[in-house]
Formats: sequence, C-alpha cells, structure tokens
Amino acid sequence: MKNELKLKDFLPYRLSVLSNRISSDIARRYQERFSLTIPEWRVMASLGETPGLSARQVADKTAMDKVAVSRAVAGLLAVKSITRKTDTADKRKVILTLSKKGQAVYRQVVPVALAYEAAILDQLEPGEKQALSKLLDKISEIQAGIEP
Amino acid sequence: MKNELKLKDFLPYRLSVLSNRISSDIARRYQERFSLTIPEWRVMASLGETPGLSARQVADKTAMDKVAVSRAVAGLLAVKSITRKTDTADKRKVILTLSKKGQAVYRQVVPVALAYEAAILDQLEPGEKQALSKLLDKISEIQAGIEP
DNA sequence: ACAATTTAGTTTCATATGTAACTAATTGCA
DNA sequence: TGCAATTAGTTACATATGAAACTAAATTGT
Repeated sequence: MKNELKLKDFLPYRLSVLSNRISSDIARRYQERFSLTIPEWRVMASLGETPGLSARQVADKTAMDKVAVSRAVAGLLAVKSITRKTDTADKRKVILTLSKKGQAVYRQVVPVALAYEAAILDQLEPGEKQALSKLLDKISEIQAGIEP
Repeated sequence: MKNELKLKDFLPYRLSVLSNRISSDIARRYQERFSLTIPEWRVMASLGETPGLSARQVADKTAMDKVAVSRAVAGLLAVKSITRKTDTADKRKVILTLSKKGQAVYRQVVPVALAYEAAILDQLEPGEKQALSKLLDKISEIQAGIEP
C-alpha cells in the first residue's frame, strides 16, 4: 500500500499541466490571429455546430458556466460576430446565431484548431488514438461519479 | 480530409474539461479540509518530496511560474507551514523547507490526494492504467515540440 | 576591477474568473 | 386565479492569475 506521493506521477497534476499547456498554445493562436478568447471560441464553436441555441444551451454544451457564456456572448456581440434575439415564446431566452461575419471567422478558426489537434494526433498510432479517446471518456464518467 | 469540428470530440477541449473538473474536485478538498490552494499544495508537495529547494527550483519542478510560487510561498509562510532562509553562498536564493507544522499538514494531505487519484485509477484495468500513463508522457513530449 | 548582463525573487497593475445577488419571465399548484 | 418556486440571463464584487517593471545579487567579458 502506497502512502507517498511523487508529484510528477500524480495523475491530476499530470493532466493539469498537459491540459494547461495545450490550452495556452491554442489560446495564443486564437488571440493572435482572431482576437478570440477560449470562452468566445467555445461559444462560437457551439453556434457553428448548432445555430440558434440559447445561452443556457451553449453553457450546457460547452461545460462553461452561465456567467462565462454571458461574457463571451457580450464579447462576440461587440465585434458583431453573433446576433441575439429574444425568443418570442419565452422572453427570458435569447436565441444566438453566428452573423455572416461570425461564420466567416468560424470558417477560418476551425482549420487552425484542427491543425493543432492533428499536430498531436498524427504522432500517435491509430491504436493509441483510439485508446486515448476511450480513456478520456471512461475517466470522465468515473469523475462524474465522484462526489464533489 | 476533415474540415469540420465537433467540440465534444476535440481533444484539447476534452482534456480541458476533464482536467478542470478533476482540479476543482481536488481544490475543494484541499480548501475545505486544509485551507490550501492548489499552488500552495504544489509547493508543499515539492518540498515534501525534496526539502531545501529554492523558489526557482520549485517553479521548475511544479511547472508553475515564479510569481505563482512567490505567492504560494507567502501564503504558506503566513500560516507557518514553511520556513525560508537566504542561501549564504548566493544571497539571491531562498531556501525553503516544510516546518514541523508543514510536515504534519503534508502527511495529512497526501492520503487525501492519493485517495482521489485511486478513486479514478482503481476503476481502470491494469492495462488501461499503463496505457494512460504512456499516453500522457507521449502527448506531453509531442506538445513540448509544438511551437508556441 | 568593473560595467554590462543575467538571475532570483517580489511588487504592481491590468485582466480573468467564480460566487452570489439581482431582474425579469415562466411554471406549478393550492 | 394568484403567489411561491424555478429558470434565463446580467451585474457586482471579490479573488486569482499573468505580464511586466522593479530590486538586489551574482556572473561575464574585457
């Protein structure tokens, strides 16, 4: 039974360092080329996939909290990359869509995002890619079952 | 050749969501039980492993930047969990060690950290654990080779 | 020997982020 | 109905974080 801890072998630490490094690589690319933050990009990505979502639906889809979505939406509105109209049936809701400009930006960002991902995945064996994907899903499920 | 993007399949996104959830689970535990932040815990963990490091060495070891280390050190000093003395040979350097109290806290935190990790790892097959560890190392190496 | 450069660490400032309080609209149900 | 509870979204506040400026000490090259 182990009761000592090596930081560099500790799973949460390893995941966190790796994930933060990847996130800042990507944040730098989005920022430099498109003046987009990661939260803005996530909102844009969900509306690119599924136009017409409400802010709440975006939050659910992106695992962001509603404040983060609200701020990202404000940022995207400020540069006219999205449009918002209040739902006529439920006037609390706000329907979000990429504007023409937003769609144009989206089409430019997607290849940058995919290229970064490919820079990693292309160096893995097919079997490793599959194993990675399965492990991420499995660990996410396990995590979801751990009490807060 | 793929040129569309599904957020939920996008590796950087999946890693980030998973890692953030795990980090906040852990942060909550450290905060509630020990009033420790994650940066403080990292500093404590490296001094627990290797007493007598300088702030710079802690930063290298933990992948934190020097400002974060400086602040974490200040926090740990404030509660007397570490001691600092300036290196006599190089008076810019500061030698950090866990105090008695810090060692006692450390011994209490370690099992909490390991228990959280075990809650995940225990649900993986031995083969999966090994694959996960290899993948994290491999992807970390790949990431390190990607230009900023 | 000493000026220029580099290194360790801290402080400052500007920005990001999360929690909680708030407003407005809708729903449930007595 | 009508009022309590819930839901969508925003705002305000407090804290966290990172980049850059700063201080002090050590190192380098001449």
